[in-house]
Amino acid sequence: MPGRAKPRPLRRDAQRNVERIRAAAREVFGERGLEATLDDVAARAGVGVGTVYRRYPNKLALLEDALEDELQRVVAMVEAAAAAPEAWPALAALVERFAAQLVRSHGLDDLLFRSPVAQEHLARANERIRPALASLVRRAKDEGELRDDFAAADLRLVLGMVTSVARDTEAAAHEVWPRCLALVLDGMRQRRDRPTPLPTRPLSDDELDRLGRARLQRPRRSR
Amino acid sequence: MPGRAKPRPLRRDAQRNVERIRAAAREVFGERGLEATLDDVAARAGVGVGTVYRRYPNKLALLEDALEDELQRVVAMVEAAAAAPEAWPALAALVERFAAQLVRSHGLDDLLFRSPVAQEHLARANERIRPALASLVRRAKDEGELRDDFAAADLRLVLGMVTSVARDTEAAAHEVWPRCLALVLDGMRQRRDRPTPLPTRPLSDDELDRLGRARLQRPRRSR
DNA sequence: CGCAACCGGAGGTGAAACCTCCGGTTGGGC
DNA sequence: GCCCAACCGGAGGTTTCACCTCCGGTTGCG
Repeated sequence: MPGRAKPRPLRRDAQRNVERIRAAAREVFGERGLEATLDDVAARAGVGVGTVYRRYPNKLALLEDALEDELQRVVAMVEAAAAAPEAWPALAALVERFAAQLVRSHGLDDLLFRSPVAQEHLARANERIRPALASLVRRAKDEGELRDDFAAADLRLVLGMVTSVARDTEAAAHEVWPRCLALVLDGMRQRRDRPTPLPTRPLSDDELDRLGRARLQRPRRSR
Repeated sequence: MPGRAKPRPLRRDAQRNVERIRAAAREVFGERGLEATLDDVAARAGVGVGTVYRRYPNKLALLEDALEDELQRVVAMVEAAAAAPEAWPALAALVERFAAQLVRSHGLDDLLFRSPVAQEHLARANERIRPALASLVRRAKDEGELRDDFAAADLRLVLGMVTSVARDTEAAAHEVWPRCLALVLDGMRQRRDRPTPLPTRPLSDDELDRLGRARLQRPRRSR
């Protein structure tokens, strides 16, 4: 495509403001997630709302841009875990660190799990995350540490459970979520005494994909 | 107090409407929880909004009135479990049924866990629920089935985790929450092989009380 | 038959989020 | 140093939505 718009460099003040906005976005979205307003971001950045809207067509565009690094770090984290020699400890640590990251950054949580549209590089991140998790799960089972009936798709639900507890409790009591996570991780471990099988089937990949989207559309008035 | 307002009986049409409203409220609040509108309830009842507001000063009053039976049934359920001969199976079944009830009735979930004010009879329900759960937990540990470091307050978090999964998944995939619950219940069981202790302390009663309230007040704009 | 009690639902009120617009400011090429 | 395109700020338009009020019309019942 020859007719691409030439990316003339920004004026120095404009450049400075873009950076302030990105930094502010990281903070504000981290604290409040998608619920934060571009007005909030502008205020935090010490900049007018108009300035924000001049650079980003809407909230989601800014969210994506501001959290791209975080997203990449998460992907790297997952792939690193998949490369570990012992799968189970790596998986357990991964879930803990993943959850910690989502708790720290509500924006990332929303981007990954509640984002209304399927962004391109989000899909690409998923393409790297899914197989890594699948192999980790596979290997952890082979080690005899992870229960046989656990499915990789369940990890999404585990993260959902833990972050929900974190959100529910963060105002009243910090740091109880690791306790809940520990409970769940213990439930994930294969037990040699008195095993009880999981009921029902796990989520299909298809259902997994629809989770975020379904969550966002308004449950509007029923006749 | 002598000057009490005499409760003159309602006109027949009024009485009929009150009943329709309560029935509609049970339905609508069950489906959508506190997020439902009194306008919704009125529409479902086939009645004008004004009629609803004439009987109930606000949404919460109607919610309380409509869900009183459900609340009592839950209390009874808890007390029945506490009276069971074997504590652990009773506890596990109780958590499952409690969760199922909360999933079925989002309104009850909101009333119990997200209600902005501490209603009188809600507090009274808690007075009956807490000791029953405490004794059940105590006994399940004595049986050697429940892990020693589990706290009664953790049950609140377990329910929170499970209902959050249920809410997240209900649009895309029904009935995965029992799977998650099973995972958690398995984590709650004492293990004789390779036990791992829970990190951090459990919630204090005080923090437990503050959970619902904290959740509701708006995280309004920062500076 | 008369009137107090009741009804419906249009619309007032307020809060909030998102984004636009334009008068004023400023960086940087010449 | 001058000038103007690029940029800035932020007041306010627009929309949406929930909550609740109000009043002209209807109805049960003594």
